[in-house]
Amino acid sequence: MERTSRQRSLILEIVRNSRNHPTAEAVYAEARKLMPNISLGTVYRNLRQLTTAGSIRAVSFGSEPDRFDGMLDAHEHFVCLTCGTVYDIQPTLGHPHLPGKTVTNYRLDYFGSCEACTNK
Amino acid sequence: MERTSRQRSLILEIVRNSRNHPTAEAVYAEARKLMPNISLGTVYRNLRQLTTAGSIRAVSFGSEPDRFDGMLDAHEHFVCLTCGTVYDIQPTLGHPHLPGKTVTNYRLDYFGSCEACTNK
DNA sequence: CTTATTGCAAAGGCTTTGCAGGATT
DNA sequence: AATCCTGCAAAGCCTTTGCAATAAG
Repeated sequence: MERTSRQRSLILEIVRNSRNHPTAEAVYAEARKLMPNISLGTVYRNLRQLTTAGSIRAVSFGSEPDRFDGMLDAHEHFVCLTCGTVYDIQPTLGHPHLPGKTVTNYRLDYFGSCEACTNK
Repeated sequence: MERTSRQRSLILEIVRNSRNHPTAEAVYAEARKLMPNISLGTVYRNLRQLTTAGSIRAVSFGSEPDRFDGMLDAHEHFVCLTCGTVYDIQPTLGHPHLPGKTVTNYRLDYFGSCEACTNK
């Protein structure tokens, strides 16, 4: 089964404490500050493993590199098209129903301009 | 400026007539039936060009290869997690408002099981 | 004629993987 | 002791790009 490792714990902590929805590369950069020998492959392996295990979530917007999210409660995203920040949003949609289909979950992303960028 | 070419018109037609939200590879396979010498690079170039021009749209689910969509009216998607089919859905969400943010558009994907797959 | 577009192949970005050594239970 | 995990480097997948030749306006 699964074993814990210093690397895996560190990666999990980084994703959890991050509000940036970081990419693998960003997690790697952060991890190297505390563990300079950690390899990029290990970061990818663990992000994948943690995602499969359900400890974090993978989100991707358009065709940019995958981002990771330590926030597990149901939530939506708002992407500012000016500064690129991804904000977590409280669920605005109830439990969805579609005729003839069984909906188990959904994903809702809003796009636009955030407060800071609008006031410029 | 832009010039039309037999390749570009064919690619546009394929995406428009397709209900599968095809990948570049799928468009390429289809295009080769009518134009056996067309190259994959040309398919990618034109899909990108048509997307930028607003003639088609790029959609991507998770980290699979990009898919393309010739349906330009506002709509949402339902992805069947069993058979992988992507269905177009009439908009269920009105014009969204979020406090402090300017929302210009949104993307809503439902996930679950389609009618055919549920009845198995 | 001018220059956007093509086919081809090579290169690029992001991610996964094989391996031998090291770490965890 | 058994085996999961790591670092490293090579490979993989999807996509883009440089080039000389071709085709569109």
